[in-house]
Amino acid sequence: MQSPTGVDACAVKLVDPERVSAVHARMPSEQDVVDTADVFGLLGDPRRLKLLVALLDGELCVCDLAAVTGMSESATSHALRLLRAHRVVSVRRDGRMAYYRLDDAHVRMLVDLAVAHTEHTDAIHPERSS
Amino acid sequence: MQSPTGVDACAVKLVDPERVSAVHARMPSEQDVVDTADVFGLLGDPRRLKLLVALLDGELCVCDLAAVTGMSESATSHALRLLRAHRVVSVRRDGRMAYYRLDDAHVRMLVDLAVAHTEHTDAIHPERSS
DNA sequence: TGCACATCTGCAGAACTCTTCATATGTCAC
DNA sequence: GTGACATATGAAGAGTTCTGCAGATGTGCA
Repeated sequence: MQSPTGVDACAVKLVDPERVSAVHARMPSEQDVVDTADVFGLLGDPRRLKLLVALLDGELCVCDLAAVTGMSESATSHALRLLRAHRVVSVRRDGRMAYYRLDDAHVRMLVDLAVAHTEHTDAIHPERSS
Repeated sequence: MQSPTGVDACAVKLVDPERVSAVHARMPSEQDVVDTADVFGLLGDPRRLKLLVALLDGELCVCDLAAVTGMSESATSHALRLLRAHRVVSVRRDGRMAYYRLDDAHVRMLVDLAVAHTEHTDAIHPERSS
């Protein structure tokens, strides 16, 4: 037997306990982490991301969004519903048309940054991105 | 029969054809969208996000990362493997220890922004974020 | 050499997400 | 009112992802 407390070794003998508690203190609450991951998760689907990129310039109707992104109208509507549920986009109805707009400043910034980064990366590695 | 081309009506009669083609022209390539969504997808899991937040300040070993995030060491290792495969983190080995660091400037920026936004949101709505 | 340890990997069940089809709702034109 | 249309919704199947367990790898120490 080496150390009496050796059972849960790694939980007790941390390599750098000070850093661990400092980092732990800086860590956002569980709820905040989950909410943030949620937002990133919404951007983590190519089709939703395309929709959001399309909406960067202003509002578009479902029909046009489907055309721009190459998605079926049903798939477009489903995706928009999810985005709407998370308050990322908002709708304006005019007769039987529904015009969607990007309505979350933080998400807009993230999408903008991502597009800019893509273009920048392409400029450096034209044959391959990321 | 109404219109001879009425079959794929919505693909033909767009509401705002000019905007549609302008937005379509601005849209990044399919590959770029998929790559970008991939990165967001990595950030879309609370556990991976926690790991990345923990790594903002500098390198940590698997053991300490597990302690900070409250994950099992196995789960930590699995998550780090994914992040490693996408070049988001890199490893430095020292004997039997493995020290991970956040090695992607773009991801670092995204995580930084997200944490800052979380804190900002908390300041406005202390009882509820997002 | 042999044991302890930190980390890594393969696997399998559970859980979740996406996509499509079929149908529903509400609006407009006649 | 009727029919065409834009959008929304429900449900099911396919596919993917997550999680924990069990065992593998490689290092250090006696």
